[in-house]
Amino acid sequence: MQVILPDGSKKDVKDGAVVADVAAAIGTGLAKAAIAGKINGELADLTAPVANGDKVEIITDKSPEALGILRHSTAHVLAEAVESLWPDTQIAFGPATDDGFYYDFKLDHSISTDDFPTIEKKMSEIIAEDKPFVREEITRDEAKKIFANQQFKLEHIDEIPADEKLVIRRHGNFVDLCNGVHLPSAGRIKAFKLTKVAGAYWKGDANNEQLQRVYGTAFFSKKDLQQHLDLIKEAERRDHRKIGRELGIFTESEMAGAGLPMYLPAGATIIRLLEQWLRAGLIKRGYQEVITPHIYKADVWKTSGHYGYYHDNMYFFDVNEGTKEKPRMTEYGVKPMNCPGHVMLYANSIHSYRELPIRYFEFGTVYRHELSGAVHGLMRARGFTQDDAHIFCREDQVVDEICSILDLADQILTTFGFKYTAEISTRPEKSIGTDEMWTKAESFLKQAIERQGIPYDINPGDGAFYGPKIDIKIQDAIGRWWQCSTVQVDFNLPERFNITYRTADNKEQRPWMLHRALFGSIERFLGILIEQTVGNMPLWLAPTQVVGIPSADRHQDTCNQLANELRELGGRVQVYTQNEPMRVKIAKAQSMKVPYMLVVGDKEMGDHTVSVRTREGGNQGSMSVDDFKEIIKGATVAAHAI
RNA sequence: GCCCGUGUAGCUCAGUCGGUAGAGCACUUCGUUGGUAACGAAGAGGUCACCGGUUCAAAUCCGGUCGCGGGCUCCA
Repeated sequence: MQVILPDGSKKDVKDGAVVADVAAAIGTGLAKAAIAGKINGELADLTAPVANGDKVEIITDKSPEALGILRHSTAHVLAEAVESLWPDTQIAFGPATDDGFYYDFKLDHSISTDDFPTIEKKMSEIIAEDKPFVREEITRDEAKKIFANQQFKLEHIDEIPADEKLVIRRHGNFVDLCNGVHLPSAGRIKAFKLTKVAGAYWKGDANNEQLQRVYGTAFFSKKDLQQHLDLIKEAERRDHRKIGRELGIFTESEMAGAGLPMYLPAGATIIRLLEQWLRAGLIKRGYQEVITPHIYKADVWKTSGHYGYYHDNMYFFDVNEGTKEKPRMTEYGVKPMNCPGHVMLYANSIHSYRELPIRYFEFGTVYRHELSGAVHGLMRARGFTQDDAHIFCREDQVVDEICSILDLADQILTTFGFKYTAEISTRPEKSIGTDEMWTKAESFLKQAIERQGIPYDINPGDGAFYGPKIDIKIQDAIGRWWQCSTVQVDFNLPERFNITYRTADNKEQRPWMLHRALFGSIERFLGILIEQTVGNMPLWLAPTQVVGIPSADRHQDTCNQLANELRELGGRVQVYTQNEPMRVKIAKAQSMKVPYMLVVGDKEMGDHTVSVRTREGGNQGSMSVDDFKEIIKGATVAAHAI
């Protein structure tokens, strides 16, 4: 019989051949390198049979799918080791992840990193035996016998549809219910390492029991593993919490409370610059700035629905509005979002269809009582500022509005060099509104994102309870994705606050309400920006743009005067007057990631020049003061250019 | 909130078998007046997160609380 290779050519193989035979027929080198295959596009073991006319591709350790197969196989070895060390172990699931694998267990012994050497040793022994991973199809009854002591596997068996085959995977004495593709044998695992242990809920549901999850990673060579470990080290160097401390951007105080970062001058400067930059761009695009209170009476939150739905995530407090003798307590809540305020502003007057769209924006600081385990530096804080906007418009305007939001988001993210992913989140189970509204809104989001040519995924059931949304995510230094820009349709608040506009035939009509943020949270955006730039802010955003370095004390006056002239042009300048050698001052300015260092000495005083040193390029030689002023003027212009 | 880890000077970290606290950077003072990435000397700085227990004796061992880190869940 014949199979078809990826290049379209045909290859003769004997009847009853398996994937490994196809590899051997192509060449002995490939037969050795092969770890799995693809039959008609589906991943398959080397032992999987092929049929006449099948398209067959051979997977080697260079193939993009290879690491996943390796890591999933290593997860099996991990489970085998844990089960042999602690025989009471109940095994759950053990998939490959983006950069490794994990396996979830339930056992009496509490696994800690101290156990890793023991487990790793056992795994090495198993790998050294180089036993094959054997695939078997079995019946339901057989499966229930084999996994009689494995509660999670039994539960899983009952969830597999009756018409689906049950597949087990044997490796020595270890057996797992698993239909994945594996290495031919464990000896192919050349480098692995257990990395961390964590708690994880069975099936990802916090109501279920918590299992012990062991994470690890694996590679085809020790060199690749080392490279991976070096990358993690590099990422730690970029951690925004570390750089934030070193550059005086923000600090956190145990006394103040978790998740409440405080901004030092450098951080406040960057945040205000980002706001000012975006504000200019929004006004240019027809947005109007508004300001709403940080706290409201609880009635607002009862009307909006937050009082019922999100009570535990909000900060509420009582105030005595009577006297000591005759107290009259009123409950207030700190805003976790700006929407109700903007809706109330809209409701302040009667609107005509001619006015729409109305675009209100606010740099609104909100407070959310996030779970203690969720807070993370600037990325997930309990107090943060959204670059929030709400757009009230007619149905025929919705798609255009979403398009211009996506366009602006793209401009912002590419200005800073971020790569992003987009996803549309659709109707969740617990939600309000009619099917018709949801279908229409979801289709508007799709039309807009497709018109903008932005690739996207669908995230089914992950929308907000009040409407579908587009989320745009960017990555931090260690590869975690964070939501930044978002466009959401809101069916809830227009109803609850009963807002309307007057149509051409003078009827009351409910406007569409879009909620949108571009940075998302300014602080989170700053955090990711720090990790991406390693603290080297572009000139227009650098908290200190220029450090003046008097060569000796007698040059201080000239240096201060120069600094003042640059400040007149909007420059942010410091003069280092401390009693230290010049090279020390340069080292300090350099470590503070200041873009320009200007040395002023006898020569410069004489001919009205500065000796310029850049953060990236070192000593640039001398430049006239007027020429340098142009650089600062340029940065001041850039700070408004979006 | 849950699981594992962790907490020593402002920062980065030593501290052995339980024997009474250390370094570098930063800070202060004095000296030095410099030419492109780290001067010299002196000084100051700690309730070893907090509370309790074991012990003649606790930074060290045990229990609890809080904070922090990484996951999980959550992220309107």
